[in-house]
Amino acid sequence: MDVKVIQNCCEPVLVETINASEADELAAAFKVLADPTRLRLLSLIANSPSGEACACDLVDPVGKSQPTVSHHLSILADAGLLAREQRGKWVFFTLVPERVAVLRDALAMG
Amino acid sequence: MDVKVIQNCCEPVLVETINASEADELAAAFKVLADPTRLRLLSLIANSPSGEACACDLVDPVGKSQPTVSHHLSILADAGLLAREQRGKWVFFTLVPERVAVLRDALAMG
DNA sequence: CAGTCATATCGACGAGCGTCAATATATGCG
DNA sequence: CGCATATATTGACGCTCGTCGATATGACTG
Repeated sequence: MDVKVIQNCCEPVLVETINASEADELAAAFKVLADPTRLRLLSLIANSPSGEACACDLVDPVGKSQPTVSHHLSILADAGLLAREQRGKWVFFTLVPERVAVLRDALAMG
Repeated sequence: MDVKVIQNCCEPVLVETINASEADELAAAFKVLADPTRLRLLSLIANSPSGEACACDLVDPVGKSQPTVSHHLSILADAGLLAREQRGKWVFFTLVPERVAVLRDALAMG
């Protein structure tokens, strides 16, 4: 919570809540959400009645090539937002709500 | 809320919650948060005791050049996350909590 | 084992973005 | 007016990223 006193144009104020490395981490997390294709993938999976979705079912709705969808799913899984489970020939993805909650809580400044 | 039926490898599922344009909008909003410098600026302003901060006081803590800070503040203001108010020679920025809440609510999938 | 289907990886291209130095604009002061 | 200060704009550079086609890996089937 390191807090510093800095001289400004009017009067000294207390500042600094998140440091540089915390900001880097958070920014990287939000960067994962900063792509429409990834948001649609998250939405598709989150709203699937079974709570999971196979990668093969996500290519068409998203309207991107299979390699692109695979790429985005990897990014989402690496970020911890999706859990990956291989079942035979198929790969199923599930939302990780706790991880989503971390980002939601980071926006608790208002 | 347009819902479509799509044939998958196992059985038909109901999918599609956010459409392409909604995803574009949301992604653009998250893209604004996907930068460490902008996050630190938001944090500095949000945690300022007066609730506002003058641009001149944000350059040093952030450790970037004045044009860079000005650039990021413009992006945050254009995104509606910051309110801009000119007072004499200085420009003061305030957090717009309602706008932050919009993004927080978008993460209500968990 | 050969073939098929699902997924992942590779390589390349183009667009977008963060950053800075230099400069412009604008506001206040003497 | 002329100078100092605060902020915005411009132009350029380098890097990252989303996308695709081609191809590789891997898993089941007959």
